[in-house]
Parts: sequence; structure tokens; C-alpha cells
Amino acid sequence: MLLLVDMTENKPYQDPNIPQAFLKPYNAEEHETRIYKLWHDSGFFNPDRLPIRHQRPFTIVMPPPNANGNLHVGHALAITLEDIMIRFKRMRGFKTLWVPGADHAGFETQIVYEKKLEKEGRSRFKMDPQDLYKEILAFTLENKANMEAQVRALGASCDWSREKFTLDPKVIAETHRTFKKMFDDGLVYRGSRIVNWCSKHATSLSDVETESKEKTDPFYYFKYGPFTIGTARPETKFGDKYVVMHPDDKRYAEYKQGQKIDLEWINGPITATVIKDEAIDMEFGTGVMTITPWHDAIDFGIAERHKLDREQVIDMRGKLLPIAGEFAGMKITDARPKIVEKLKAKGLLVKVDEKYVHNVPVCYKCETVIEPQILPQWFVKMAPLAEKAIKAVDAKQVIFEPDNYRKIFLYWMKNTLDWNISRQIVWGIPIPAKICDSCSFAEPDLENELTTCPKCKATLRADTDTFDTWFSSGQWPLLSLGYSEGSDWKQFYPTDVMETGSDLIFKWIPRMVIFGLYLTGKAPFHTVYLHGLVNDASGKKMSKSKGNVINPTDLIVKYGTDALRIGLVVGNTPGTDLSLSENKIKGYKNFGNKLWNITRFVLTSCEGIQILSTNAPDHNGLTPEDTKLITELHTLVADITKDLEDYRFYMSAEKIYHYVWHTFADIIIEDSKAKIAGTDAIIKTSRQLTLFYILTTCIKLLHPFMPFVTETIWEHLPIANKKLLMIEKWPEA
RNA sequence: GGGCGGUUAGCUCAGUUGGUAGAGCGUCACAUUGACGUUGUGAAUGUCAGAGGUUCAAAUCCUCUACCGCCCACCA
Repeated sequence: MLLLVDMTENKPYQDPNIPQAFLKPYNAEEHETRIYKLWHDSGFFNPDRLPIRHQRPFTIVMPPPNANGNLHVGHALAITLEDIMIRFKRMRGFKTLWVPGADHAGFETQIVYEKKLEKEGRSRFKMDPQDLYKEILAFTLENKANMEAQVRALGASCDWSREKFTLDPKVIAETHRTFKKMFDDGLVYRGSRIVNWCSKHATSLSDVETESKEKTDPFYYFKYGPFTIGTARPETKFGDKYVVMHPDDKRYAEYKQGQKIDLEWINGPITATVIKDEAIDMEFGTGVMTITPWHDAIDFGIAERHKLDREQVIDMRGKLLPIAGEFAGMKITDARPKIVEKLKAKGLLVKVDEKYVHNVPVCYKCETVIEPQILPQWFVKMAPLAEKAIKAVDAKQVIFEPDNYRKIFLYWMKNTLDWNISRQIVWGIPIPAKICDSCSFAEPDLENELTTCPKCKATLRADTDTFDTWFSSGQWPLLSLGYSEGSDWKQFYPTDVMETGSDLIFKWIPRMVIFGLYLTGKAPFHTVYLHGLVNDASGKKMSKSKGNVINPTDLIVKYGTDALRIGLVVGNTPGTDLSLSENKIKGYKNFGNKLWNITRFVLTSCEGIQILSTNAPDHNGLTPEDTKLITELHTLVADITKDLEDYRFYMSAEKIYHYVWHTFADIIIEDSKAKIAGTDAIIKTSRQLTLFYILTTCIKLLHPFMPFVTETIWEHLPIANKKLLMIEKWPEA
């Protein structure tokens, strides 16, 4: 191998074999695996093994890809952007650490696995939770290896020796400690509050795990004593015994708070109580409604304010409970028309609007309509935590790229609801708590010591729920650096940049800021760089059902990783969605070959002259024309460096591309042909030195974007004491 | 209902602090045994969504309007 062999010092370059490599077009497939191994084996992915000049840390924590399938092209973009930052900073002399990870992705993975079970005619509800866990673990580990191979194929220069999995025992232990600490600080509590319940998956979901879906349903008006009430959900109305109106509504001024009214209802006579609450919209319907606190968030709020009774009507599988009388045991969708029929028969149906358009929350995975339920769950008290996050962002301790995401972040932090962190699924980090079913006692028990309730002496049971994935992911910058266990954390925290998809601005970013500030007093990163969604060529969102999903691996096979990388970056401004056409990637494959041939030309042209370093040639040996070319190059270097420092990757990539092709190749090289072939030795030598210098500078500038082809070319350059391009010094302007 | 973003060449998009519009792809013409045909040279195409304002000067700053996209939402 001629790879890492240093060229013999002070000997003119005249190896006739080297340009041989350039006689055929650049073939990415031939080099990429080998080059990646070379980088990996060099140890330079690990900051501790970088040469001495690398002192100041620069850290990125990779958003851990879900270990439940293949990478999509959005991952490819993320990995590319992060690798560009890391490679740039490494060449600039930073002690760069990029921590890779793999996400067990709790609910997401469990769903993927449940679909697999479904196909096999099995169900998780018939399985022992332990067995289910083991099966999902095996499935995840298999996919994890696959995912890691894809990250490598993208050229990621991350430190695999520090890779973390979100279910590593240490990660679990840290998460447990945080839970306990928050409980002790009064920031985590167990409460019976209304939660989003998916009856298909039989688990509660956070607000970000639900979506709104527009539905058209009939809207019914019923006679309720002296009132007419409107509802789209008659099946919840069995237990309704409060009738609510706005305190300022003059139409109902005669009815007073707390007044009892006897009336006939679905299953017989009841006594209703009048409640006045400002949550009522006087403009909507009749301005009067009855409430179902167990199955509606607004109603729950009203019941909380007025301390009203609440009663469960629908069970956890979506069926009516005995309170529904003759309808008990029926699915709500089947029961609805029958209930309406009965009310009609009793003369209580006033009218029906057939086409009532409204938004209903659905499970973001299966689109099952969310049934709000009151459940005892663990909650994080958000307000005090969010307040710290707002302060940190206002003080510019965290900046957003692009800046408009700051507004979205702040909006989110100013409108927090307490966060339900309990999930009724096995695939996740277990909640280390003991619960008393006889009284309200519930406490974290990390050491598994509690057996009897200190309050009522009943036997305690272990919580069988797991944490919402974001509870641990929210601590990822700390967990991935081994918070509280080693020296990494002290050296590399706070990290520098968090690069992730713009859709995570509310799911993930706020939680990381909150946990970072809460646990360490410092925000976990100073810059949030958000890339947009990668859409198909016509700007449509990629989805399996549309069949327009572009698989990054296919593109790598066809055009090479470098072409994919630079194609994803050029013209892709942060925060804005990208339309990706295969043609664009193809164009950059051609660019790789162009660069390859430029090198061939320069090496051929420089044959016989003594070139040893990649420093700028001495001005004394240069013609004024060549001095000018070098000055222009240096302007470009300064420009590109500034763009990279300011996260304008799309600009820097385009500038270097344009310079290499349309200035260096089209103008400078064309102009050089006559000079190289000419008889004026001074002009010839000057141009040879200039060409070589421009080439090596461009190779360095391009390295973060197209690491494979540049490293391959670098291998073939006649330079003394050559090391890997990956750790070469970034060009000075 | 609220918020955010967009509207620039046929398409996809740049345009950093205001200084007479750019790239890639595509189109057309021409060239070429050249480092590279995975090429080169040249050409065409824009009332920078519309209206008003600030300014010596606006694609860029301000206001309003229209349309498109996305996100959020506890009007039963």
C-alpha cells in the first residue's frame, strides 16, 4: 500500500506510477470502505488520540438514530452536516468529539415490533412482558448494527469508542437518579390527571404524540331540562350531571351557581347542578353544555376548578361501562346511533347538524381517536423548568440557526402543560417507583427497598410503566457524555452544536435545554442548528404510501457518498425544507470526477519539479500573474472559512464547487496549458507551483464536504511527511 | 382560531450589513481525439406575488393585500 508512506524527503517528485491511478475515472466504490477504515484505524475519530495541536474541545452529540429500521435521507443530511462541522473544526485544530448513539425509541420501536407481531398473528397483550422485552431487544440490537453500518457509509468521523445506546445500564441508572432528584425537588409528582389515551396501543401519550385530524360528524342538540345542549359525543353523556354556562351570559342569568334542577335524561330522571365557568364560549352552540370530566380536557379543567365529581364512562379498551345501563359493554362507535335513537324516542332530540367539521386528536401512529382518560401517572411540573429555559434563551446562552426557531421555542416554553412521563409499554426504561393501591402513596425507590406502604401499611407494588422516551432523550447530551461518572463530561460539556431536524424544535430541543439547566445549571449547547425536511424532487413529503421515499444507500451505491453529501448541502438553507432530485446528486458525482482529473492534470504538469509542502509558494519565485491568482484564492479561503464559522454550509459548498470547476479548471488550468508547454522556465515553474498550491488548498477546503475523494487524492499527492488529510491544517487566508 | 415560513429564470433554489438580479439542472447553437464527453465556449429567458411607504438608492427595511406550505389549538 502506498497509503501512509511518507514520501522520501527532499527528492523531486517523479514517481511515474502515481498518475496511473488517475487514468481511469474516479470510482467511489473502490475507495470509500478502505478510506473509512483508514480513518477509523488512525484513531483520530477519538479526540484523546488527536495530535497535540488539538487542545480546545469542540463537541457535537449525534441525535441518536432510531435503531428500528434503515436510515432515511433526512439522517443522511444530518450526519453530513454534523460531519462537515466536525471535520472543519478538526482541521482548524480543535479537539473534536462527535458522540454517536443509538436510540431504543420506546413507543416508536414497540409499534414497529407490534406490527411485526400482528403479521405473525400474535399480540403483545397475550405475551409475558419480560418475553416481549427480550424479543424487542434482540430486534433492536440487530437493527442497531445495520444502522451503524449506514452511518459509517456516510463517512461519519464520530468516535465509536464512545458510542452510547439509550438502554445502556449506566444510562438507565442516570435516568433513574434524575427521576428521584426531581421527585425530591418537587418537580415530579404522581397525580390523577386527564391524559391522552390510545385504546389500540393501550398507553397514554404526551401531547406531542397526538395529531389533529379533521373529521365531519353529526352534531346533536338535546333537551336537558330547561336547556338545549349541543354535543358531537352523546355516548359520553351518561354521567353528566353538571350543566355549565358563562357567568356573563344574560340568557341564563336566572340560573344560579349550584342550583339543582331535576330533569329526564338518557336512562331516567337525574338531578343536575348549575355551574358558571368562563371557559364556556357564549357564541358556540347554545352557550350551555354538560360536562364529562373523565373524558374531556376542558371538562376536566372545569371540574378541577369547581371541585366536581367525575365518573368514568368509557373503559380503557373503548367500551362503555355499567353506568351506561343497557349500552354497557358496547364499543362507543356502535353505541352512538343507538343512544341517539333512544333520546329521540324519549323526545329529547331537538335537532341534528349532519355536517359538523371539527378537529379530533388521534394517535400519531395509528390514527385511533384519542380517548381522554383520567389516570394516575407521573408528571413533570413544567412551569419552573420552562422559566429557566426562557431566561437562558433570552440571555442568548442558546442561539438558534435560523433565528426564527427561537420564537417557536419560546412560544412552546411559555405554554407548557405538565408533562405526563408514564407509558404503559414495556419497551423503555422502567419507572423505579413503588405504588400503593390502597392510598395515594407513590415514591421513587431506586434501591428496591420499599415493600409496605408507610402511610397505610398495605403492600406496595412496583410501577410497571416505563418512561416516555423523551424523558431520557431529553437528558441525552449529559447521558451520552457519562454525566457524573467520568471526565468526559467535565471536558466536553456543555457541548457546542445540536444539529437536528426542525420538527424536533418542540419535541426534543426544549427538553434538553430544560434538563441541562436543571441538572448542571448550564444549557447543553450554545447553538441549535435545525435542518429542514428532505422532500422529493417535486417538494412532496416522502412517505412509504406515496412510494417516493429516496433511500440514501441506493444513492451511495449509484453516485458515491461524496456526491450525496455535497448534493444534500448545496443550496440547502437551515430550517427550510429541501427538494431532492437524483439529478442533482448525479451532477456532484461528475464533480468528483472533475476534481480527479484536475489532479491528474496538475500532477502531470508538475512532473519533474520539486514540491514538498502545501504551504503557499514564496512570492519571489512567482510571476505577478500567479501572485494575483494566489491572492484571489486566499480571498476565497477567508470567505469560505467565515461561511463555515457562521453555519452557512450551503454557501461555502457552492463557492468551493464553483471556484474549482469554473475558475480553477475552466480559466486557470486552460490558461496554464500554454505556459506549461512554453519555453519560459520562470513562467513555467511559477505556474507549476501555483497550480499545485491551488490544488492542495482546494482539496483541503473540499474535505469536509467530500471526504472520500479528497482523502484519496491526498494519498497520491507528492508531499513530504504526509499524514491523513483529515487532520491536515485548514488553509490560512 | 393562533403562530411561523414562503412567493426571484422552464424546474429546484441562492442572494450575509439596502448599491442597477445569480447558481445548478433544463433548453438552443457551436466546438472538440483535449486533464476530464462525467467536456468546453456562447446564447435565450426575470415589471424579484400585488399595492403603498422610508431612502440618493429596495428582491433586501416598514405597512397592507392575495395565494401556497407547515406547525400549534381544550369551541363542547
